[in-house]
Amino acid sequence: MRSKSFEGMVCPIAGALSAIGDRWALLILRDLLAGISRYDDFRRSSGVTNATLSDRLKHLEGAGLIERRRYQTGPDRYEYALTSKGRDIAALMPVLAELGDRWGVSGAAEPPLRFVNRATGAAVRPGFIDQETGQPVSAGDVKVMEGPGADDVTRWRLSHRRRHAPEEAPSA
Amino acid sequence: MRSKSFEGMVCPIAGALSAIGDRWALLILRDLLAGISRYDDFRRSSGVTNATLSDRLKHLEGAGLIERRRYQTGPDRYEYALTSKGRDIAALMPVLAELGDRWGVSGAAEPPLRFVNRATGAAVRPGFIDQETGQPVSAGDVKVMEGPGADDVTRWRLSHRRRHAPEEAPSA
DNA sequence: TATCTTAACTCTCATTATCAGAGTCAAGAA
DNA sequence: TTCTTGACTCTGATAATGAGAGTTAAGATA
Repeated sequence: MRSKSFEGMVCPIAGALSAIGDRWALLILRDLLAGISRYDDFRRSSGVTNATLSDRLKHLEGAGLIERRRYQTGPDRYEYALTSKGRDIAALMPVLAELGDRWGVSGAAEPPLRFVNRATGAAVRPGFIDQETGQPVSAGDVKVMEGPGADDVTRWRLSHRRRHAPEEAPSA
Repeated sequence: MRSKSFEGMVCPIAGALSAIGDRWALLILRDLLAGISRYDDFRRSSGVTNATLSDRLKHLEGAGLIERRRYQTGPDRYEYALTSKGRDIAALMPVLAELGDRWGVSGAAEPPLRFVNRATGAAVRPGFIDQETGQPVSAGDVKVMEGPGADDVTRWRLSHRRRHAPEEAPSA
């Protein structure tokens, strides 16, 4: 419905993007993680328009990432909360934030956000963890491969690795 | 230009989303990371339409995430490659992929993609690393706080923490 | 009693973006 | 001479977006 298919694609990345919706939805999720829960506060926070906000909230609810609940009757008033499924996107925010800071597009000279260890207050950064050693792995040492659920398109996509790139270092 | 402002927001997340563009752009970046570099291959990979693909490639080039280069003259033919800046989004893919798998929206019963340690072949997962201890931190122990570059809106946003949520466990 | 405010929306209308598909262009192959 | 490849641009119909006005119900204010 919203823009083109994305339906029928065998790809967890496309699937996740589809469930999320679009950039406005991501800002709404950011706001929810920051503690915002009410319609007008979402508006104030991001400047999203009524039509878009209303639509995205419904989409996120339909995707099971948020739920709408009444917090007052007569005038009924509703607020929104992340479901446990929705809380999963917390993993995405530090990564996006780090990209924004690195690329110098955060709108400020220094990082507007800090992610810390709740227990110690130490800075925390997104990274990768080796599931066998439990130790961090540097980003450069992470490789994508087809998984058990890969289909032909996925395999075709991944088969482009060194095909048209004789100038790339042919390591590993 | 594309949709509304996002300009002037002090938020690294909004900034990163703005630089990336939209979901189609993310699929293009995914494809580039998979090794795809040519126009028609992007089309085949995601089914994106000409107008959209053409526009997104220009946007990504304008954002400095990819570069267009001629690989043949007379008929001039071009291909696209990630810049070093563009390669940063590699950090995002495993996170999105994990969300897609977890949410059951990958389009397959099992994960279509696997991220592994290039050296050992061991599975690798996105996570968080404590910058003081160098050790992994569980997602639940990560907290967002305002950083040195926070503005009033950012502080206001983060101030909603426990305001309208007496039912949430008031821990930490 | 009459207005005002809050909160969560819906409606309208003008502007943009997107989809699907056809067309372009140059060179080498059939 | 026609066909194919590859990287696009153009077109016309449909859908999404942005800006802003309107709605609704209750309690506060005057």
